[in-house]
Amino acid sequence: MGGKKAADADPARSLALLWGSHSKPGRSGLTVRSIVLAAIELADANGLEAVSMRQVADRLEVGTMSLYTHVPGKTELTDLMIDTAFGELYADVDAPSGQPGGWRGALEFIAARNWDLYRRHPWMLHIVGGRPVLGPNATLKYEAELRPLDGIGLSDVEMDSVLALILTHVEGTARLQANMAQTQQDTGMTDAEWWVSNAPLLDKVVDASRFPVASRVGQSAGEEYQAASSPTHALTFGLARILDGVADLIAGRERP
Amino acid sequence: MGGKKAADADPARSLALLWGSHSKPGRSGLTVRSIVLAAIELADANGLEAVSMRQVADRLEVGTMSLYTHVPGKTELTDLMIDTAFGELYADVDAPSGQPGGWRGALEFIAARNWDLYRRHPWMLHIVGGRPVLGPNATLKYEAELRPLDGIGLSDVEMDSVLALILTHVEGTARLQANMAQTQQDTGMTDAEWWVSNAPLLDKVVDASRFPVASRVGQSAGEEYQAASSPTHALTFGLARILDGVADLIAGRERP
DNA sequence: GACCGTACCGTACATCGTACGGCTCGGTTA
DNA sequence: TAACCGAGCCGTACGATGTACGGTACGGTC
Repeated sequence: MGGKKAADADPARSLALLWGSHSKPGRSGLTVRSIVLAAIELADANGLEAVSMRQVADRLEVGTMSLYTHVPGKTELTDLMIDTAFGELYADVDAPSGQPGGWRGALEFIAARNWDLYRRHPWMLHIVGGRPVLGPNATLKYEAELRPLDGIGLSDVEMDSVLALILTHVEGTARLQANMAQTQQDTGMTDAEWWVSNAPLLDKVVDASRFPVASRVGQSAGEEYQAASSPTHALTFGLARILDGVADLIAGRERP
Repeated sequence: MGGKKAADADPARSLALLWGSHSKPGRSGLTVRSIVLAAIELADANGLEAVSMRQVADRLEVGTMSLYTHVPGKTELTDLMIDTAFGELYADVDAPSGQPGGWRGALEFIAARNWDLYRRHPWMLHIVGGRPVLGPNATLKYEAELRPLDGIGLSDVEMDSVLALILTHVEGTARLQANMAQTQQDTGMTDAEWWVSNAPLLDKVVDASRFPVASRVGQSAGEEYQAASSPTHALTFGLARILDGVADLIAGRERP
């Protein structure tokens, strides 16, 4: 980097870019949209760190600096990538509300959709987003995910809190999943392989007398998952607990 | 980077480094420990991206490449940073179990301790850790945090799952907190300032007819937090729901 | 046919992790 | 004492990165 991490000093510029109408391509066919799509393809295929201005430009067969005509900088590009990816989620705004099982079914659907999104685009988890993106698709997502929580006895702030809780949980377990997959690919070693190769080493170094519970539970979990942890199990187990807790909250609101 | 992100092809090397006894300093006083401490100081003060081999070496008044005599590479260094930071948590292994309020009080204590840790060392949230660190302090932490869950009717795997759920939640909300603080510092703009400067822009672009619930709830939450979200509120609200859900699980185990 | 704004892009700079090869010591042996 | 050797230390170099800056070349309007 040249200097600081300036972030965008001008939020209006970002907003205009996010909500702005599609501009006409210039003489080399370059568009904001084409740049964003190329960046997403790169990130999907090779991970976020493969998305450099040079790589994106190469893919578009264009000079590196030409990108800066359409996009102020890389942070704005990643913002655009995120909002564009969110666009895949809800073609029908009322899809979550239409799920069977009331609010609980809807939240399970929302969790699953977000989980799938992170599976398709793991790079979304590695972007350090200062503030929320506030693009059109992010707003649509917010609307779609709030609707099934409307009118079931929660206050506005509680609706937002419940949704945030679910999304934080999904994001956390998805991050675990993505990191494990990434590492598996980098090292060329399966988690199971890693586990069996590290278990004896660990046993030698962790004595069961000093760490009785940890060694017992770690052993059980390790055998259960054939790894240090299981993201999918963490997702469903955690979601079940959270939804039970939310049910308690709603029941409390119903009978005050 | 020169080539790939090789990660550590040899896990045994990392383990030896983590559990290895302290080595004697050479003729310039350089030690694994001194390197790790310098790196942590840098990260605490200036963020994770300020931790470069050159910066660490400069702080120790030593040539850059001298670090590689003691530490195989940067990934191993960050592993060591993490395990060292974990060492701050539980001087007394039985501290969590000693909390009032049974398992629930203990879990609240654990959540708070981890939250504080991330406040002190926000860089821990930005390290992309492929696999868990498995150092001595990480193991101690695992033991200390599992003990209050032992013997209350949960299976081994359930104990691990409950703990992971709590920790994922804390990490998620702490990441939110850290990102917001970071951005606030980078842009020199308070979240409140950002909110009041973006609210009118957003109103102009998000029409309440297309996004009725989102605009209403977003407005309420924004006014409540004077920001897009409130990490501390998310922490306590989410923790309460989760603990309620865990209570349900335990109750179900008690009366089958 | 002249002009001009905009799209495009080549070069340069500071920064990164680390491979490689050389230097300089402290301690052991002949 | 002299020779030697391994380990600690480090200077240089390479290929990356984001982007500031200044230049080129083109499409559309008079």
